[in-house]
Amino acid sequence: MAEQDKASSTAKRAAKPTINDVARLAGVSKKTVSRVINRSTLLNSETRERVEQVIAELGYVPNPQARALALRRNFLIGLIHDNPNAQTVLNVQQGILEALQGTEFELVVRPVDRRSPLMLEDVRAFLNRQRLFGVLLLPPISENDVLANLCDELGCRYVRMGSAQLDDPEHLVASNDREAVREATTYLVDQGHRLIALIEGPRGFRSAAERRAGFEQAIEAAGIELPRNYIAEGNYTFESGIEAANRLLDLGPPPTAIFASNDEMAAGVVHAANQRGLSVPENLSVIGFDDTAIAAHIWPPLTTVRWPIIPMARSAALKLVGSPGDRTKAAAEPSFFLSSLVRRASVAPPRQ
Amino acid sequence: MAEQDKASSTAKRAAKPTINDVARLAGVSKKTVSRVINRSTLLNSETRERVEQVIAELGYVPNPQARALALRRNFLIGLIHDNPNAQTVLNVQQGILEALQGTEFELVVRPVDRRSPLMLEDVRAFLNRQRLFGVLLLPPISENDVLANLCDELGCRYVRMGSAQLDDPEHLVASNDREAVREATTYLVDQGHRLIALIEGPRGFRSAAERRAGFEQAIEAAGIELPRNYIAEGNYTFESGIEAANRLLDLGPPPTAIFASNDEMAAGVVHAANQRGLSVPENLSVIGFDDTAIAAHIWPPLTTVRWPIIPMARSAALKLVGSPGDRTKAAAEPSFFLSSLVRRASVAPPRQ
DNA sequence: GCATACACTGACACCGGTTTCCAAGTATGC
DNA sequence: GCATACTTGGAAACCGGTGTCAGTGTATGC
Repeated sequence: MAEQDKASSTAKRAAKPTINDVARLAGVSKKTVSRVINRSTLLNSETRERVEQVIAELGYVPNPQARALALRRNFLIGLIHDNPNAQTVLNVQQGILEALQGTEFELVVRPVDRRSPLMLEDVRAFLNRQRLFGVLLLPPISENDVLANLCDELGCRYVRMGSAQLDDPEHLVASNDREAVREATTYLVDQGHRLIALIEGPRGFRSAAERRAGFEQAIEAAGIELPRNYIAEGNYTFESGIEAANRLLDLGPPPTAIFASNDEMAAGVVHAANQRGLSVPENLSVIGFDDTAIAAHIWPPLTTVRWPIIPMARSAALKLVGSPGDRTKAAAEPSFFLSSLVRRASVAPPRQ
Repeated sequence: MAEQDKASSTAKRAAKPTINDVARLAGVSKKTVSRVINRSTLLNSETRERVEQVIAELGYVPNPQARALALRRNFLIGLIHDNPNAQTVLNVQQGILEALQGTEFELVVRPVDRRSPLMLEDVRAFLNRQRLFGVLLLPPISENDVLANLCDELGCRYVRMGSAQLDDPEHLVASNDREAVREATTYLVDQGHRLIALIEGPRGFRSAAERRAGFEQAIEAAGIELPRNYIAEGNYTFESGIEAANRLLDLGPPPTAIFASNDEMAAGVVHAANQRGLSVPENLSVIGFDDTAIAAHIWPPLTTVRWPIIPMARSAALKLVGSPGDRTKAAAEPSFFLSSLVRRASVAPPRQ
């Protein structure tokens, strides 16, 4: 790094060495340099060393745009999501970036609006414009089969994250939501609760259905009769958690425990309870799902199901780009993750 | 290079029309098509119409990789950040994407670790590899002058978001943190508080210094003597808010109101108060800063300073890429935003 | 009527890589 | 010793756009 003065920035850019510079200084052809970069085996080790030395001296970095053009694919991974939870999205981004660390891939984010009629056209334009290497689909939009088919149709690799048998293993990273919710609900039963309500996610989503199924299995296994109106619907937002909780707590008899299908809604339940002068967990036990930051940050700290979203995202990204140096290893990436109960302070035996 | 992709997907990609196809069908040269795409004025309107029609028929979309190569710059905006707050980061992403809507630009995210000694080298490698159109720097890392200089040195445009006179207007989008904090603190004084403590951000950050200055100005203006130990340091995380609150509440006399320099820490204060059996706002008033989702979602809802981060991010992105069609308008983008107090339920007059 | 200016268009080189194809050099088989 | 196979390296085409510059056709000036 020689002195870098305030020369015009164009000059600095122009000074960037290209493959031609490397070839000239090493006394070989472009193609030979290209072989070195791409680790071709058809190369004399002596030649390789010489080229590598020149590359190091010049600080040469291949131009990704040129490679992208020649290879007919770029090195961008898209993250398409409509998840309302900021912490979840950021965790996913973190997991993906961990997997992409040290590779030439970059992460491009693309939030979408599930309810917009233009959503599919937006994504189509996006995929058509940028010829992404591949995309990652985050729940809940990952459950949209039309979207997945669109990716396929446009020749774009994809991996979906989800909670059920959404797709082939090649295209899916999943977790055992049903079992985890069953475990959490059973925990409430074991604490002595009989009046247990559920706030589920929006109808029509498999993740919501999976969690509901786990809940119902646990209730049934305990021999408890579940009133129809003990199942309320939310949309994974804090506000919907408040509303659902108010509906449930207005019932007679009101539940002594509520399982909410994510932490945001669980936080809403705690909020609604506080507003009514009910204390958690003395008057009402609450369990959430996800174990995002909010779970530990509200009072009382929330008992919740830890959804291993970061490892899942990492795995999904690896599935997309393959392990460095070995494309085939990608398929061997684990695609099933276990969620587990985290016991904090929002559950207690019911008052009697 | 084992087996090739499925023929189908290759065929689909290959079927994509190029500028040559358009030129041939329209009976003009590549260059003319290029002129149509780039809205050159030196064009017969008849020719333009014919070309546009062919483009529409073919569904032609220019290949960004090829353009990036020819123009020597790509259409990627980088977001470099180390902000610990997920909601803030996501809001920023949203604001940027709003500004990029309808353009050919995409957003690439790049979280960094401020404390890592490799941080600067990481960023250098990132900028050298991808030749980004420009980058956006989010606080607190946006206050790092070395980083900004690095961007400049590598010929990469940048805009910093921050709270003070960090840089030239061309490179800065700022907010009036000092005045907003003064207003919030004055509100506490007006409620009758005299024992008011501050939890500030990490020393060495201008944003932290600005907020502290606003706090001290208000205290002084009220003629209150501020004990040295009424200023505690946090690092913007929830946990540091708990710790700082505990230190403050152990003092004699303990404060009756605490201003925390962000919502996360304010939530930590509420958390710590609850743990001690203190009720907010009856026993302790709390004000936060940012107005992220957590502020409305904890109990009681937090009185806080709304930091207009989404418009700020939008403005920063526009400053970087320029308004569509008019590059000069970019400089005219407002670069100063007003924060304002949002009154919720975490403040009450002190008990006496 | 002719020179000049101007508007529009196309041929061609170029961005920085990869790929194809071929030639030269070397090792091996008979 | 010669034919053949295998290694290694280079020339040129190509990916899909943009910049330069020259050429054509029309309007204007005198």
